[in-house]
Amino acid sequence: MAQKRKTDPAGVGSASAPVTADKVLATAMKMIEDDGVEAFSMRKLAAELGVGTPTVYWHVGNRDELFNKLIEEITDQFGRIMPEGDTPPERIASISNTLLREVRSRPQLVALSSTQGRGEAIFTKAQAVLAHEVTASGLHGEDAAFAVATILFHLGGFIVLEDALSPDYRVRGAQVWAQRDTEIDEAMSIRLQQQVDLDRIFRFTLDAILESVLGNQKPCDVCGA
Amino acid sequence: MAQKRKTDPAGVGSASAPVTADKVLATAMKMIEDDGVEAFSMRKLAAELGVGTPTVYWHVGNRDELFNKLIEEITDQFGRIMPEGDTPPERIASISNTLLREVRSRPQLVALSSTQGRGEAIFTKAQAVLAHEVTASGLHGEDAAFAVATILFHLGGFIVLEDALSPDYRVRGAQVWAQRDTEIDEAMSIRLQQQVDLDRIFRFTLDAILESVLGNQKPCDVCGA
DNA sequence: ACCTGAACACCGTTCAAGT
DNA sequence: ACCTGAACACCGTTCAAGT
Repeated sequence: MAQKRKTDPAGVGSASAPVTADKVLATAMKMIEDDGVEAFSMRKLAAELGVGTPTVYWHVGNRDELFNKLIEEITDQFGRIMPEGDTPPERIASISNTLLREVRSRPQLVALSSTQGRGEAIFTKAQAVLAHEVTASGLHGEDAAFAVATILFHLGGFIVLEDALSPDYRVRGAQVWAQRDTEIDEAMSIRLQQQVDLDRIFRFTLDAILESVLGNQKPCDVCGA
Repeated sequence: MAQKRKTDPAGVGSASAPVTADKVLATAMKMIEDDGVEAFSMRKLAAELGVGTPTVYWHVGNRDELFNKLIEEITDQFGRIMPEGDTPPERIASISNTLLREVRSRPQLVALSSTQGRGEAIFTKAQAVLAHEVTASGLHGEDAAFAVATILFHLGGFIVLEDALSPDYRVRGAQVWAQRDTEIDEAMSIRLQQQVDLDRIFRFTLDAILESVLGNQKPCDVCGA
């Protein structure tokens, strides 16, 4: 964004910069991190690199290919997830929370994979670790696979929706509150129109899934069994 | 798409078509239904209507305003949801399933509200009905509001993620299956690489939420309480 | 009040041509 | 192998001008 000079865009003092595919990807990534996906264009990228537009195409292909490469790069950069906790539910929750944190620290990934129709890119990295942990909890075969898929979908759905929410909704809560006729108490109505505690919803749903999917690993509340 | 003639684009036999705001919205909606949001452009819309591009702007404002109007129009068209079933969980599940079906029958809405950053538009129509039903189940105040938000987020997250998934993932399942070292049984691995049963995941998670949120309305499995 | 031609400032992508 | 100028076929948006 800042520099427009044609020569030496990297700040390297040497001769005319040798543009590589990696350089192109890195620059594109930085531009998207700074100004978002919508502001990005192939022409701006070329300008930032100090080369003609066709050069970009020569190195990384077209827009779609470039974006897909970026998605892979980001998911690869995700750390090896180390589950913490003693019980399987704790360890699985730990995986989910870690990935949620990592994805949130790279908001571009969500926007990127949404525009590319590759929403599953968000949770691919958690799959293997999760599968391992689910197996350790005593599930096998189809049951285990279903448990993994359910947890991943909760994670992915939450992330994508959170990204898609309007800023208005995030700070103001549910605005459209039709049908005054139905008997809803005041406290509830007020709460609904306030800011939503996204993290609490995430953890609560995850707990509900885990309790349901891992069977009765927890004692029954009523009978104390 | 088909007709390109400048006069009488509506097929009405009378004089030069009187373009109204409603007419513009309807035509835009049809174009998006037929060819998707990505293929849509203000210029194509004008051409389809048989008018100059500025005319479209005069009637419905710019692209963003047009899209937001379309989102509101679609959500308004959602039928009044009539919950079915005898118990609160059944009735709440009925609401969720109905809305999921209605949203799926209008895939443009999801794409539209995603591009506009208005993801909550997907579930706004279900809010009131859901709040009523949750209240009927015995929850009040903050608890009830939290339950509503949790159910809505599950619904919205699922829909947005489903829309964002790559066709590849939908038919082939989890491709990237790293870390062969971890002990995962064969049956599980095979299952994970097959097509995911989205609807089953949706229902299962919803049930888990309901069970957790509505308290012990169901007998305990172990002790039979 | 409603509509137009023409322009401005952008896009993604390709192609022949250069070194 | 790497890079360019120039073009093609698009965009969204606006503005002065018409009726």
